[in-house]
Amino acid sequence: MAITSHDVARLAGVSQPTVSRALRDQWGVSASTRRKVREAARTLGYVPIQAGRTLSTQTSGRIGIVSAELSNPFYPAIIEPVHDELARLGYRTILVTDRGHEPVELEPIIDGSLDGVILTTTELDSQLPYELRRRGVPFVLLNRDTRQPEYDACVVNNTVGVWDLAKLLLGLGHQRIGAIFGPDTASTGLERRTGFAQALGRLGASLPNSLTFSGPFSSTTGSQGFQYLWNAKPTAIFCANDVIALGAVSEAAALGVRIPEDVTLVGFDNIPMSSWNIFGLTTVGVSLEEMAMTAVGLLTRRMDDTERAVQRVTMKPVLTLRSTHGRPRALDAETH
Amino acid sequence: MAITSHDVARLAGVSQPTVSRALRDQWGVSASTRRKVREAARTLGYVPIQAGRTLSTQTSGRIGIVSAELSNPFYPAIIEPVHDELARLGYRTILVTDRGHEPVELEPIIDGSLDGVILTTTELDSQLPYELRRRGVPFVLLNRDTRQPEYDACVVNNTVGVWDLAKLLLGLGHQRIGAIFGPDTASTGLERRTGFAQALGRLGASLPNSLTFSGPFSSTTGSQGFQYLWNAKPTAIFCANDVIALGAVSEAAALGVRIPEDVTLVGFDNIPMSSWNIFGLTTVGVSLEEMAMTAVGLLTRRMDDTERAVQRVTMKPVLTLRSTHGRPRALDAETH
DNA sequence: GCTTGACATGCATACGTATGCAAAGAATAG
DNA sequence: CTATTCTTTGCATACGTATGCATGTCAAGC
Repeated sequence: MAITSHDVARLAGVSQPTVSRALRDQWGVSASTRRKVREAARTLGYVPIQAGRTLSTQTSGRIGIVSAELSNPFYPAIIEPVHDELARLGYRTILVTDRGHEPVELEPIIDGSLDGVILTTTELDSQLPYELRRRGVPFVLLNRDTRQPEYDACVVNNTVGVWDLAKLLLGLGHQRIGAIFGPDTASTGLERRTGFAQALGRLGASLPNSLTFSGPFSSTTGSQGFQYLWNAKPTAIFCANDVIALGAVSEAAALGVRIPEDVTLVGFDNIPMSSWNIFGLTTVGVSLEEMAMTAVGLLTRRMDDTERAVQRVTMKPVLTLRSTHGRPRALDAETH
Repeated sequence: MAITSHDVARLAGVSQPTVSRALRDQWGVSASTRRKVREAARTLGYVPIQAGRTLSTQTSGRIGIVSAELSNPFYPAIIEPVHDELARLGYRTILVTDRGHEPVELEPIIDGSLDGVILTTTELDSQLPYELRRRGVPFVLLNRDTRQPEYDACVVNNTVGVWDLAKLLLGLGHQRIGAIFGPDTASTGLERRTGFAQALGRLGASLPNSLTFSGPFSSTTGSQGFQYLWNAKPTAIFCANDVIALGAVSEAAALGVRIPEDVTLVGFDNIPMSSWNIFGLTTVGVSLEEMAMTAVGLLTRRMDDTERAVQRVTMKPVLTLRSTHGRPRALDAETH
């Protein structure tokens, strides 16, 4: 059905291998032959069949990115720059969805149709990295880490990030601080929880259990968490990521709670949506573009040399002050 | 490097074809042989190389979905149910990005690596459908249509949708109605623009040019459009899709304009984010799940029979009343 | 016991591209 | 004019899986 290199060869009056060489710009083909082949290929609208290429070269030019559901805005936000950077390098991006409640389907990753994989949903104890290494599939961890630092990875320094936020909140005069945490099964969840609690402690404050709530990294968690915590009347709430924070902001709006007048809310990640002016979320994070580029760089280097030493990059997040933070109401009244 | 069916054959003491047949559950393989092969495959961790399969069967089990940037929330919203439905049928989804300002890259679509394609970004005069038909690649139009109804498609009845919205706005007593339209190069943009203007006309109202704004289907358009229109003080604004409407709501919040007290805003599509309670957007639309299932159904039928008659489905949108609509302020005051 | 048939398995090959190697042809040097 | 080198091209084959066809085996029927 489809046009093959044999068809082009016949039309150009050359052999099939010559077609392959001519179109792939290899030396060893005369200018006139190349012109003939080019012309024939153009006439027929020839496009090389990818499967043939993959089988022959053992390389597909496809990179997989394992992400969670797209309805979680964090994932589109990280997939997009990864996709762009891969495209710049001539790779195509294949989406592999991780539903969370069941392990990622392994087959489409290790069936030879991917040259490499970027993992963005890794849980601390996930077997996937181990499995991929065992099978010789190059991969890199993006944003989330495993328990042991034994794989290529590009992650955020969560400890520094939550420290900055803790300092910000305390500096504004907040005493009664609540927190909506993510799952302890992910490095981001665990590190941000323990890091934030420790930071408060070191800075002379505390985080009572009654002022914490936990759930998956979803806007629903933010919404439920805000409902739950609001009864305990904190003056500020730390959210373990922006998606949770956006859910909390949204719930606050529904309850008629004003931000930042009635409560301060901060997030983590600095996803693009947080800058929408209806949210204006004060948050901390790294450039997702830079993170994507770094991760892609690590991956391509791993693909070039599977034996090279593990390389890990930890990016330092920076604080972005927008409009969801303010002084606690009591203090505010004092100064007037 | 990777394990092949030959390795499995050697270990199981059978021939390679027998491995293929045994693992593919074909008749003509004895129970004992099948058991041996299964065992050997499990031991070696054998996964069939996709390229070999594709080359041999001329089918990849991959479906492409052409969408715009994921930063536009409409696309994650439609990709997700399409992906789920395809997964249910055993297909994997490949994302193909349409950047809008340049034509979609054709090669990865027609290089034999896709069994079919779902187009969600088709412009009225796009050459892509023509090209795909010419090359025999099965496809279906989703949401957006071409100028002539010559391809399989699942679209929304935009005329009915905007009529319902026009009726709603006029019913609430709005007289001074503005609109933020999408691009005329897309069926959704054109139909919603002309449809809305006509509906107002038939219902005895009008839409002055000074109260309209146009731009791409992005939240930025909503934001800019709201800024622009707000000077002319409309009491209600129709937005050509939800993404625009969310941008407008967001901008209104930034300007301190209250919704629906100061202005009514309505959208079109009913994407999941519109139901976030910070937005609570009143809008009209079809179930994206249903739309996705319908489109996938059309596509698979086309793949089964490339000769079958063109089939087109038009879905009737329904109104979802949330909290961004209300009576105009003047009237509201009267009744008090 | 021989024939017939059903079933299980292997052989050969196709799918389309890329590449090592050999052969043929052209160009250069002596 | 011949010998040598370099360039261009084709032949053969590999990549891994799936399947038509032929062969082999075994059991049942007469």
